[in-house]
Amino acid sequence: MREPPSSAPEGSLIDPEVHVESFRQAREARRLELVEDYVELIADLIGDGGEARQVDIAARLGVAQPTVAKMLKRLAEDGLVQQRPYRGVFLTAAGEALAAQSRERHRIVERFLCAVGVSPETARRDAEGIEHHVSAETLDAFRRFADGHSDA
Amino acid sequence: MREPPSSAPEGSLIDPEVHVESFRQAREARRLELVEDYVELIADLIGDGGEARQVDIAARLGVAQPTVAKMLKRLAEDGLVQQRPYRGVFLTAAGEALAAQSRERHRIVERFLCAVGVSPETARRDAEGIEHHVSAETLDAFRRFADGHSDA
DNA sequence: GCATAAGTATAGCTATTGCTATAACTGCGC
DNA sequence: GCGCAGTTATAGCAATAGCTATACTTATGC
Ligand SMILES: [Mn+2]
Ligand SMILES: [Mn+2]
Ligand SMILES: [Mn+2]
Ligand SMILES: [Mn+2]
Repeated sequence: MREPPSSAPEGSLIDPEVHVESFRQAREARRLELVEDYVELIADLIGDGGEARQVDIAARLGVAQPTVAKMLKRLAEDGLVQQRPYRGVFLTAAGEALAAQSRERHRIVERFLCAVGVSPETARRDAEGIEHHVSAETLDAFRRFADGHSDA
Repeated sequence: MREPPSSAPEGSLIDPEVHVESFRQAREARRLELVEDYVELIADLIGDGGEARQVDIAARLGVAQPTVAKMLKRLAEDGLVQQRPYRGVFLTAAGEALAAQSRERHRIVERFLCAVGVSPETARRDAEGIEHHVSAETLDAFRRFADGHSDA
């Protein structure tokens, strides 16, 4: 930490200021993961059955219902959902927009993994985590690749 | 939640028991992210300068030094590192093993992203988050693809 | 219309991951 | 050998994300 950038050529380490950017980006993505998964799931549940209820969200996410209740409160505070007490939860315009974007990115990542030779089951599972860390540039590359490798 | 698997064909939703597996896997990966990043970084710092000091770890991760101190205590409890007070931190055999595995996976993911057309800078940044969600099967696919697309 | 089941809300707990402020220690320079 | 800069340790706080237990509300069957 006390030498100019070009004096220690021994290891595999890059410049600290550059290195830290990657970790910051990953932390920011991790911070948004849950929110993205929630609005995407809520949109899917509403599209599937007309309503998104806490118990169904909890069952799909694999968490307890009070955990969902608390998160929905936060999403409501953030203006992404609107909940009517003892009725379901609905997406605001902002929530719809984030859900659409998240769903599209999710779909592209999963399709790309399949295109590169991963089995559908593994692609489904890995995509659930990978999606949140895929930047716009990488998403473009994934889309191009998948498009070029579909038999349509 | 009260109907047999094949009765509501309207939406894009898969079986809840299948769906939940993806979310559980992503949560588990998220739980291990920090640990993997720490041991990998510690291994790199030791390889580069012979020692891993809290201030350097903190600077690379972009967090405060007490945050690193607390995490190192946890890693020591978990048997991954050994710290000597006011000296640096060192990896145990278990820590070395996890570091080697994490670094290799990280390297493959980054190389793969480049091979698929992502710029080196974006590949570096996205790989920092993506790596933790890549299963063994997907890693194999990435490795195969990158090997087939290197000009060596 | 009432009992009961299903769903939701709330309280209170824990663990994790971050922070700032400050104290304590080590190693060097002189 | 002492002082001081650098490093590490510790205390205390906050936000997030999970849990169980329990109370409350709604919907449904009869
Ligand atoms: Mn998703
Ligand atoms: Mn996801
Ligand atoms: Mn890594
Ligand atoms: Mn990482």
